[in-house]
Amino acid sequence: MTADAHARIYAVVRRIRRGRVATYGQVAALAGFPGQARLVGYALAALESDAVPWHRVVNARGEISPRATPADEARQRVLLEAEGIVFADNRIELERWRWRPAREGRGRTR
DNA sequence: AGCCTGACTCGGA
DNA sequence: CTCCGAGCCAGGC
Repeated sequence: MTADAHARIYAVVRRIRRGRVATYGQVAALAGFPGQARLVGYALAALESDAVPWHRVVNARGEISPRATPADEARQRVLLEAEGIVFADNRIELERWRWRPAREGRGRTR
């Protein structure tokens, strides 16, 4: 069940600095699963507590990925704005808010 | 095993 | 810049 994969993903998400965001693909790559952005979505969907800053993960377009329950989307946005992140027309400027890990500098420069 | 679905992404139109 | 289709993975039927 790839519980190990989930653990590695959470470890990466926990490293995202406050007031910054990362994309699913970025997290996947840093966790050691390049190209498996979907796996990250799965891992976060399985979360039940806020021990992991899941709200700092957005899709490659800088938007909050649509979820089954819109209420959660709103909650994520509120949490991000509370950290100072600014939304422009329902999306974030990734070039400006993307988290760049200092350690493994392999931040995708897309 | 086959088929469908989902907090994704990329390349081409 | 937006839309689509295809590729990808784990789970539930």
